[in-house]
Amino acid sequence: MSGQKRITLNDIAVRLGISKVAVSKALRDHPDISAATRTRVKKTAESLGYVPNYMARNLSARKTLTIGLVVPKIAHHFFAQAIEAIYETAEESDYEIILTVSREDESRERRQIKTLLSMRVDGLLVSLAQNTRRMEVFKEVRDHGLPLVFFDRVPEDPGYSCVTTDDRQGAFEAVAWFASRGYRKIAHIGGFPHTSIGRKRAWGYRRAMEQFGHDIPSGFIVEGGFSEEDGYRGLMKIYDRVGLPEVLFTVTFPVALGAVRAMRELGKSVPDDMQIVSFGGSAYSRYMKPAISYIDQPAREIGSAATRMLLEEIEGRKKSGRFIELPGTMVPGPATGKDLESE
Amino acid sequence: MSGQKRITLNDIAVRLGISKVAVSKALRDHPDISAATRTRVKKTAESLGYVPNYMARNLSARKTLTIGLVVPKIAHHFFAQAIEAIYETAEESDYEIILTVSREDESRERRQIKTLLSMRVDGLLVSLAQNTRRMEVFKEVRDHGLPLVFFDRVPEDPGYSCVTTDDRQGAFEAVAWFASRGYRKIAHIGGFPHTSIGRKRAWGYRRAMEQFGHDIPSGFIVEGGFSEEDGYRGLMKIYDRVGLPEVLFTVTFPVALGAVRAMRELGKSVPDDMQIVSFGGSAYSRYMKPAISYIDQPAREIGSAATRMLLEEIEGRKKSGRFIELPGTMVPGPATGKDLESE
DNA sequence: AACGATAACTTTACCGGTTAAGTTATGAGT
DNA sequence: ACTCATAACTTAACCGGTAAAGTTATCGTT
Repeated sequence: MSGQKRITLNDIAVRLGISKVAVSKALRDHPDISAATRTRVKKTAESLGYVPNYMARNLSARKTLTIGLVVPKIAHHFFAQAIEAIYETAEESDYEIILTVSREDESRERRQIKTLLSMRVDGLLVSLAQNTRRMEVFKEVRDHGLPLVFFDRVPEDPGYSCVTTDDRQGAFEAVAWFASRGYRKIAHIGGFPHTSIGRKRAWGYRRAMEQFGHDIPSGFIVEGGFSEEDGYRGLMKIYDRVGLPEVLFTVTFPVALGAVRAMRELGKSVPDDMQIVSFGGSAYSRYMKPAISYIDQPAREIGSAATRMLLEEIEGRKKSGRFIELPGTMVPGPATGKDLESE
Repeated sequence: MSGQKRITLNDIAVRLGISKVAVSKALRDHPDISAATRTRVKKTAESLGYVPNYMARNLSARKTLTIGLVVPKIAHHFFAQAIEAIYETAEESDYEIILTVSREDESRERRQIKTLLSMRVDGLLVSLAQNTRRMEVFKEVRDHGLPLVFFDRVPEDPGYSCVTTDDRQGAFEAVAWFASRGYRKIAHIGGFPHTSIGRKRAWGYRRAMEQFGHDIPSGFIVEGGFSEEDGYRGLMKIYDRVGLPEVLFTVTFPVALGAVRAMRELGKSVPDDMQIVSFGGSAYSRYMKPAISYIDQPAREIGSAATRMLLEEIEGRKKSGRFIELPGTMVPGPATGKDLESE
């Protein structure tokens, strides 16, 4: 069923009555080979439909020109964008990408890293699963001297190369935007406190509140996950405990969607009864109803910056351990309430 | 910079004073090896951090347990979903996926197919770029007996295995939904007529109009691409020629977004002045404003069906050339205009 | 006690390339 | 005429595995 066997260097060599090494060299434009032979070889290679064997080539060569990429999911605006940028940036340097999807599962993530190592990738680009705690695999990778760059979901441990959104700046900006416009009751549905984004975004929230002299009543911060469900439960909890705030700052976009659903169930309106700002939006956020504001994460920039950083480490041009934070931008939804007059 | 060299079978063999073949067999639980040796081998392999070399393994074995996947883009709801399903389905059968992104470019697509062939993938899953005309590469692949399944963006030529949305049914349903509710002036912004989706969706549109006895005035159908820009230009053209229809059926979701933008510029309202139905939506369509209706494409189903079909062909259980069309479902936006009373 | 079967390895060969180390004919230099 | 460099190949060796074909020591038979 699996068809004729593929053409090899040897097939070409036999047909032309020369050695397979000569063929190999001819195809790679090695100076050892005469122009005449080179042409003959290339011509017959073409006509026989020769396709070099990636495995064989990389088994003898030391580099594979391949990068391993591990992400928690892809059907998510941020990741889809970042991945696309990574592919494009890698292509510019003639690197292949091998993408695996951990589906937010720590053990699957670990298996996939192993697989990528077995493929002898020249470097790894990783965005951690939500619940990843054990960093042994990555320590191994690092100790082995294999270039490794994390992006967006980066580890706690220092020493790794990372590229992320500036969570503190973004969260601060989101909250400050409203605080500076007279809103005082601003609540926050945060992520897991054991993740860096969870903590840093909460930090930015607290910092902005503090800076504008607003205190944070207990019950104004709810911690949880990053999903729609967490947003739904989060808002319900806030509502139960302290009623509706004026503004809700959510740790992710799905969390905001969950909050929207909760609002709908409560018979309340967004943005009239409460405004929502989320960290991260979607491609269609500006078409969305109800309109929510969001911090736009520089997904493509993060993807390409991480890739460039990795390539620099692969080529030995830079040492690992660098940490880059790229700024997000506030995208306000249509103004309402206190801002109505300014619209 | 690139770290210590990796551990090989031989390293383990030397350390234990046995042959590398024994080690290889031990790791694969070959009956030749005694339980004692097997344990010793596995233990030292573990402690040395041995990771088998994928290249070497697949060079000697005939199967790579790897599938090549080529898509035009990934930062698009449909593809992100389909890809995710493909990864999940492949994983169930222990297959790896190597994904490449053609970025809607025919020659890049061709190069990527070559790369995947050089990686000796066991099969190919392809969604064609918009402008792909030359099918020679695929003919070669097929002639070589390498399993190949197209999904969503499938070729014109018969004989290939394909999985798509039932474009005719979906388009028909979208238009019929409105036609059956009394709307008569229904226009269509279509895709390129040389693509199957362009033609089939237009066919469904025509068929529904015909079935409900509505004629299609000239100027009601505009052909173009599948992008936002095409939607913008398309609606502008329709408006110039024949004014605003009651309903607009667009060939894709981005085209609908472009039409929305055009409507905004014209100072018209969606859905009050004109309703929009698109073929395909986005994850957030239901939160979107202005609300448009859409045919929901079974992205995940298409992805997993295509993968299963490919696996069946790889394992020789089925012959190639099958064609599966999965039905889409109409997701109406909030009712307006003629339907207001029924809300 | 000689014999075939079996367990548990080892040796050899090969997958399809690449690199390093020969080999040979030709032409230049002196 | 003789040496030497060079062009254009060829042969050998290796990358890290797997598969097939030996090799022994041990053991149950008859």
